[in-house]
Amino acid sequence: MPPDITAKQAGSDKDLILANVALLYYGEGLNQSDIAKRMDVSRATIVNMLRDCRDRGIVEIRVNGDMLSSSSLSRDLCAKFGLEDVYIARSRSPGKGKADRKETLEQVGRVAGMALINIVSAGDTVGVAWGETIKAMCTAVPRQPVEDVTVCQMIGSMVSDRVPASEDCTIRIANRLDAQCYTLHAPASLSSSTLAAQLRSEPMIASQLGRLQDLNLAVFSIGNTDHSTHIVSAGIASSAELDQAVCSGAKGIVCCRFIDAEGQHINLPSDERTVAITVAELAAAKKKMLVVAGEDRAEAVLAAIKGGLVTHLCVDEALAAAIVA
Amino acid sequence: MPPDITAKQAGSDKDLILANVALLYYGEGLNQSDIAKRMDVSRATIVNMLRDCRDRGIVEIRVNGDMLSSSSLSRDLCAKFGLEDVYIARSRSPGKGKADRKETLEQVGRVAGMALINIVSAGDTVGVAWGETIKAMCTAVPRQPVEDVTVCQMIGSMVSDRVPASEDCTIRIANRLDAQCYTLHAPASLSSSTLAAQLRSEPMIASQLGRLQDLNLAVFSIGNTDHSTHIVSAGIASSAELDQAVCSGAKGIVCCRFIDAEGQHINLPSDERTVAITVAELAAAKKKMLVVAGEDRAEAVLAAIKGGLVTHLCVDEALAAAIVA
DNA sequence: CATCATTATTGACAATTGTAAACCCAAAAG
DNA sequence: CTTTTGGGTTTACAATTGTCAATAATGATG
Repeated sequence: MPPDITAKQAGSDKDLILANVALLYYGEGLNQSDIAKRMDVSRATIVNMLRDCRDRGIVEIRVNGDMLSSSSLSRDLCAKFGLEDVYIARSRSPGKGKADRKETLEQVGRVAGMALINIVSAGDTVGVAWGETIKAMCTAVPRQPVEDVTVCQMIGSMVSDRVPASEDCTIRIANRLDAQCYTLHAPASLSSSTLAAQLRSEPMIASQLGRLQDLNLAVFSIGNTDHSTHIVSAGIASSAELDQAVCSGAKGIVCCRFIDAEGQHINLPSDERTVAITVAELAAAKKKMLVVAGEDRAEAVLAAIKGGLVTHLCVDEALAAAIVA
Repeated sequence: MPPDITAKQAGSDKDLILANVALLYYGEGLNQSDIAKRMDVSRATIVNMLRDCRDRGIVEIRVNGDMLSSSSLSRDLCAKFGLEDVYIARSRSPGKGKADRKETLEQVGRVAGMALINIVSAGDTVGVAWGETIKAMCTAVPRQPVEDVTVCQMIGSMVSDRVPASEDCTIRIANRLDAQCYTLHAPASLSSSTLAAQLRSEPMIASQLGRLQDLNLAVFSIGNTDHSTHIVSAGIASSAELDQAVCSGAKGIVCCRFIDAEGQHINLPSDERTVAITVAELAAAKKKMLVVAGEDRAEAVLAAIKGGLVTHLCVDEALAAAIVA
């Protein structure tokens, strides 16, 4: 046979076999041995084919996200705070075992990943924050193209040992949705407010920031003011500023900005040195998806809700319970 | 706790757990034992939960139908006959083993089921024939709602030992697509042409037949004139009429009507006694999906293609090979 | 409050599936 | 012509998953 003619299509001919095997296995429910007998190969080959099918997207396994927001607990939260949807992660039988933070975080991330594709719709401009929670989420967003979506980074970049490259979250999410991607080519926090102001008015940065004024969906997390190490070490605020913020009633940190118990922005010197979406802009987004893990953030989440910064919520079960109480 | 409040939502609370388990298993790739440990239940319970997830549609496993129409063989067929897409079923290593007809039929059915949801688009009016091939297909159509679809039965009903209730195919397909469903409340074949004519002009039947004049998609199979038993026993044509048709050059039977080698309708007395879409109406449909299994139908399929009755084709590999040759 | 019916859970076992090292074979390189 | 390399396949074994009958929990009913 002439290899030049079939060469280009050789991969596709294999795909035909793969897809047919997938249909027999997943569609018909035959077992691998029977398929192997039919196809006259060893069962191991079928195993390999099926793995290929999954790897190459010929079969796709997806979880229906709706079920994550239809429990009575989530409805209680919706009703109590006027939220549109509350997605709840439950990775461990409550009470049993130590609720490992990493474990909880990952499960909230997975739930948020599912939730995201439920919430985003065609034509949306989506703002994405970063942080360990958002990071956990973005690895779990299923690959599902959505028409005409734009994804923007809401907070400037930053190197941190706890969180990998900040743009990474934005890029990953954009990839999964087949969306246009705009990263923010600036540090989140600068050493001088003058420099930050100059940077913000640089055409390139300015246009990126401009997009954040009209978001259809903002995806972000919230930190509380207790575990100060992260905030200070990341250079978002100095230790003194943090103290000052707490004295002024700061209950949470959203996109590098402090908010009080009512969810109102607390203006601090550090705001001037920051390149990120403002609280007002965040509040202006049509849909606001807050993703948080850990009971200890209940106060911060409540503050954000009161301030009208949340329409959709993704939390673990313990945090959800803490918020209703 | 008050059971009346939570009663309505009890099912949903279980769903939350199911979805979270599904996420851990299918999303994260944890094994059942680890999940069982986390949730503090036995592994068997996790097995049951995962089965529930699949049964209740919380997880969905789908095969990408595109791969079934991207082989070199299918492209050859497209190019040679100007078809839009050719989906190929390959259930058995070619040459090896007896190509069990039942097996082939089922695989073609599965492939056609996948193909259908690829081909149907929002707003379509879909005509569905019936027969053993279409029957095999309709059980394999994945559940996937499509906006604003109407499904119509193209051939009147009939009792047959080989094929279950004729409406069944139409109804099933409509269900899987969440579509409006119109069955044809008349026998496919009547004893007198007068009665058939009267029936066709009954308002209720007439409106059903009217819908068949403007189909966006027709899904049907084709029989050859060899295996006469089926045609005669089903009362579509008498033995004498069949002989007459074959003498006139009939090469295939489509929706109870005979066509010649060029795909042209052969008018016979039996046509007058039939309640079904006409060949002309079939030809007028925008998309025409022919589903056939078995090498021996190559001639019939070729006839249908020549007559412009086919835009999309679903066949087994052996038949595909026979057609190109 | 006991009883029956129904449903969910479990442990023990059987079946299926995944893995890894060995093997084959063809094409590219020495 | 031999060696090497890389893909794909296989065999034998290990791990995971599915099943089923027994048991517990639930909850409706007399």
